[in-house]
Amino acid sequence: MSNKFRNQEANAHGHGYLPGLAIDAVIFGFHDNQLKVLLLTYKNTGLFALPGGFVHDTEDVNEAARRVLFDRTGLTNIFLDQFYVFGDKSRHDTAPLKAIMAVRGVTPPDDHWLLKRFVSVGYYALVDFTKAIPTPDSISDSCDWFGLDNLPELMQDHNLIIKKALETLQANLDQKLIGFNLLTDDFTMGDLQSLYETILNKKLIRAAFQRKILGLGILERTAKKWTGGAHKAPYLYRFISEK
Amino acid sequence: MSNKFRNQEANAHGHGYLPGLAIDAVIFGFHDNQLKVLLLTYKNTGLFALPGGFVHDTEDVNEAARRVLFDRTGLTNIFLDQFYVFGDKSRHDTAPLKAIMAVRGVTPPDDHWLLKRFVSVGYYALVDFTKAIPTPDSISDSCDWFGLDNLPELMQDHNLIIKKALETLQANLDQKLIGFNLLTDDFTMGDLQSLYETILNKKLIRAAFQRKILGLGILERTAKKWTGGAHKAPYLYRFISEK
DNA sequence: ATCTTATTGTATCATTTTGTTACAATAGTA
DNA sequence: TACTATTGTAACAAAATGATACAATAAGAT
Repeated sequence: MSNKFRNQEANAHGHGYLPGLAIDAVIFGFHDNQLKVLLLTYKNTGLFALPGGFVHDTEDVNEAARRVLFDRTGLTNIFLDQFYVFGDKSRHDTAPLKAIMAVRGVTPPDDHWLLKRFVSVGYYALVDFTKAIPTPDSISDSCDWFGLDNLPELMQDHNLIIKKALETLQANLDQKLIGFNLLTDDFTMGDLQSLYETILNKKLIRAAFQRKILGLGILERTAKKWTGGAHKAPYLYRFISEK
Repeated sequence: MSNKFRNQEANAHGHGYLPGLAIDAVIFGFHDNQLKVLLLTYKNTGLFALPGGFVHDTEDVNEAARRVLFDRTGLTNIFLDQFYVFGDKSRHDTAPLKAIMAVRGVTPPDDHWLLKRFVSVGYYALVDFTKAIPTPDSISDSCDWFGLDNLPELMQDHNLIIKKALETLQANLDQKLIGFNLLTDDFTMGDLQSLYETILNKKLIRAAFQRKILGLGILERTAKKWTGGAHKAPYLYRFISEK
């Protein structure tokens, strides 16, 4: 849990939500040749957390994840996938939540539903950095992008969740051809290669990379991009989903 | 939910369990050149279900899955992994559970905890068919192996769960080198190839398969196996986990 | 205009991996 | 002792990947 108690006034006892179940979303973006994730910050507590939420008893768990993603970015039709369930009992840590509530002048009873043990379903999303509009929820002060190698200490096991999300992304990058979701609609081959190199954290061979990607037959060439650089202008490519 | 209400007398209201959360385990075995899964059967109802259970509030979710696996097979130290969370609200179907209870002379109230909506964490396990001892739980009549292409209609979405588990197994087979877990300690190259062919559902080229597997350097040759066949005796191999 | 420079797109060849065929070794049976 | 089916592996072909090279070209410098 973290920012997930929107409507807590309307659900003082957690009614209307599936009990003990939370969603945590690792929302990846790519900017300045860096992978970034969306984090919420809580004023006066120095706490940072992943966007998350609870599951209404009228919605699917996957729907709840899409709702969280939409609420924090304004985006729909985004690549979003489960990657792990975090269910260790050692996750149960009421301190950060109490701190957040204390700053807001609330002292919850020890049996408050938000202080119970939660199992969290981890999701990761790949969004176009330029299209997302980071939006804090009702109890956080801001929602911002943080570089992956520049992360603050996060509450609970959220650093671990991000680590596992990244590992999943790395493992799935070639298999599922999902990288494009992190770029704008049109991109150069150089953009794509930088993205892959950043995610996989290793250099790729330019000629081989280009040959491989084009050989997949999933890109169409749209135009040339004049970068202003003193060199040949690269082509722009676009992902074509179906044939 | 399905067979997961052991100790229901001791937990008439589901106390001691994480609410609304279940485990479903797809336990794979390999025998007679066929992939098999363990299923529970419920007498006089014609119902079949995956082994499953609930999570004690004193244990990790992964621990609960290991416990389920141990209770149904007697095995520990088994390959076991999460693969998906089944959390659609459409899963909520009280009919089969009521039928099972009815046969046992119980008519639960509509607000019985077992009749509430459950979110289920899907696990898949790979076990040595010869070592597992299928064991029914307290409310099922038997626990048996069923061939994957010979499955009965299962309760709720359990057929879907198996389908998804198989897809995960197929996708991970080469990546994680987990196939050996389905064989006995010593096996021939032919055994291993049959296993791969069965899981992937396609023919593999014998010479290339053998070269590839041996090239991984993860097998040691132990002895020869006299099969009684009128031909050269194959070697036995064994998986070596660490170097 | 022409020269210079950096980057792109692609061709070419080398290397590695995988697909295919072939064949010697051999444990039974006839 | 010959025959047969299967195993282990070599040998070669084809495909994929790694590495290098080079023509094309957009802009700034001359």
